[in-house]
Amino acid sequence: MPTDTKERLLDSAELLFSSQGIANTSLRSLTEHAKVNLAAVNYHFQSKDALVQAVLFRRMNPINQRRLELLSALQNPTVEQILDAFYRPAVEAVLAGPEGRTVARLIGRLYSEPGDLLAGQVRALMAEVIRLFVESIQRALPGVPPATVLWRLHFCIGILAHTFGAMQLIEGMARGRIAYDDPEAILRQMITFASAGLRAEGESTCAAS
Amino acid sequence: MPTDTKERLLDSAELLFSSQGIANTSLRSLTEHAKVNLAAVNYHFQSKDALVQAVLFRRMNPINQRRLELLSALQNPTVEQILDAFYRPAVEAVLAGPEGRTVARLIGRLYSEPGDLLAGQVRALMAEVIRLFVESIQRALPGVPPATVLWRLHFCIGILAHTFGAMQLIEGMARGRIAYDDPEAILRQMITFASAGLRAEGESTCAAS
DNA sequence: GTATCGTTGAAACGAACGTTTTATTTAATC
DNA sequence: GATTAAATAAAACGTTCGTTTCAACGATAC
Repeated sequence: MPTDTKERLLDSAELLFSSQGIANTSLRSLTEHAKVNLAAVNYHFQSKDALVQAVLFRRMNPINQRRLELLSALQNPTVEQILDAFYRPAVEAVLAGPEGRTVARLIGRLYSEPGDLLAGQVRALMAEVIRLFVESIQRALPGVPPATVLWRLHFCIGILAHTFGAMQLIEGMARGRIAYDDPEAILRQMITFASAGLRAEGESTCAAS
Repeated sequence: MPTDTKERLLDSAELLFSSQGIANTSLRSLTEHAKVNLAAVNYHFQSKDALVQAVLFRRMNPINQRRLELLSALQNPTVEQILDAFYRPAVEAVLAGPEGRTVARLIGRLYSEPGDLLAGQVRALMAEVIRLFVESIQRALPGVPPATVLWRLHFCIGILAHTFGAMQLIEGMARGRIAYDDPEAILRQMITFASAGLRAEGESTCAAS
């Protein structure tokens, strides 16, 4: 239970944005949920948009920083190791606390949010990370054409985003047959699938224009 | 150029919803774009929510119907054939016309939309399709545990959703190195990657609770 | 020609939105 | 204890939203 207003706003915003969407969450319901005065949003942050940005950056920045740390610690890594460096910070951050699932949908939806002012900054925040991971994968798989590497990292990101964004979908399919609270099991499933996809043969012809 | 009001509304709604998001698109800007009176939305459809549902179903129903057709036409199919039956209707519908890319983001975001009234119906619409494809994949890969099959179909859906939802992301990465207007090339990339992931070994232990 | 039904046009409704303003409270400094 | 600055509270701002109302229009059937 956070004690100060700013944190309470961030926590409530995270919860409500991810469960109802950003545009569907009013500052009135948000401040009511946070037990905070309505004007607090525009006092501590300048606007609702700035609050949205703060909510996202609070979670994404540590994840991306950790990704780069893990990646740079590897020497001649396998694709499994590269994927672990990419997936693990997100999976662990999301499933760490009880609020994790809340963060998950938020992150998962980041990649496909409409062309808001927000999207631009999120993409800029991801661009550097993606660039470095593309290079690393290309080095690990010199036989795969560059364009195909791009496609396949794109797919890897989709796996992560969809795993976070549509948890309830797979849970509905599984009906208890899947353990969603074990980060290692989820990581193993994702890395096993994605590494096999990255290594796949048969698309050696570059589909460049 | 559609001539009647109802179609003009559906087309404009499809365009604006996918580019700006549903909540961020007002009926005023929508009817202005469609060159239609404001009251037309509540006359032809009952509400904005019903319009949203109509927009989605107009695209999703033919795709899902075609998926089931293609799947049922296969006998003892390979995973490549199953994935083709799942991916092809969506890819071809999305890239068919000039408005295809517009539809893409809309479909891509369906899977991770917040818990609206909309999401429930979309999920119900997808549930039957998913169930049949799970069965088919399980039959093609008897060695893979059922829980793992669920995870991996989940990943396959994520690949599709993210390919549609975040096209501009990969295009920004690729800078012209990728041909996004060739359905067959996209299908090949997706199927090559996903089929290798589906067949992957190493996750034989079921992560059931 | 007149009545009828489906459709469109223009205006208005009440509600909810993000934001701003003005007071009041709280806490630290001298 | 008075002074100052930061934080909270309460109220109002103007705007925009989805929806409704009611009048006008156009075609078809009598």
